[in-house]
Amino acid sequence: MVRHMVNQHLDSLFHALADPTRRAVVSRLLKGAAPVKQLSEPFKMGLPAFLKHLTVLETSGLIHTEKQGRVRTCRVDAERLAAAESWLSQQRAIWHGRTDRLAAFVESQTPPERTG
Amino acid sequence: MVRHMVNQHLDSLFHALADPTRRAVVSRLLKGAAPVKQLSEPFKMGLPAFLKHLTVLETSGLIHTEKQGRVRTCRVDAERLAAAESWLSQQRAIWHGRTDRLAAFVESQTPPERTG
DNA sequence: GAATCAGTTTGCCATTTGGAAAACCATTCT
DNA sequence: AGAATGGTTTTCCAAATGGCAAACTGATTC
Repeated sequence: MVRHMVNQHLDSLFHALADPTRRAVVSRLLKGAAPVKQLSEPFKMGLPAFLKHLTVLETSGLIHTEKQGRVRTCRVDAERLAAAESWLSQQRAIWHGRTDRLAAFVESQTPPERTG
Repeated sequence: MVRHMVNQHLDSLFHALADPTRRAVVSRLLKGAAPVKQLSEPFKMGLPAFLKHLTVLETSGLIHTEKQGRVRTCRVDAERLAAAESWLSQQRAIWHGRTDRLAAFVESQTPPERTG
């Protein structure tokens, strides 16, 4: 199973990753949650522009944020990362001509996915 | 090795994958080379529009094409796919807090391929 | 050599993106 | 209260995307 279910998410997922700023943010968040301002510091763009990137990331589900007081904390959702990785793995498995071994690995890694 | 070298390619790579039409083309090409017209048939858009997608794919390095006579044959370059997968694996490895196990897997899966 | 076929080029258009600038809101500090 | 801080919204803009239609090139086929 899992074959090609939620291909729709992949659109926004890959789109979100198709930008150096956004990849950097993901990469950084993987090492721990952080507030918006702090995240934006490495980049020379303004907050508004940076916020757009965060919005794209959040829309894709790659990150989710939570605001308390005036600080919004961002954290990554590694399952989404795994979803993208999963698609790639499956594709490459096709190329390798053996869906068995790799697919087995992929599915073992595939998150239970709320679905039910 | 392979750590985080060509992050630049990742831009066009992920961008190319951020479109259902283009992912479908990649997926199809993984099962074998095909000419442009044939590739375009499953989609309801015109050739010109489809050509743009192919251009994006080719620019990203995900596919390369060759024309003989009036037919242009397209084939996928699975190494680029592996490059994207590699980045994701590395990132997820960071998240997992253990670069050892996953990295080992990734590298074991990296095709020896033409290389030398 | 005329018709056909595969692909290409050239406008054209609506929408989306990525960014700047400035004004604004809400919280926290003094 | 007033100032500073962190984030948000709004407006504006240039450039890129994704698609159409139509005209065009080059290779085959009749």
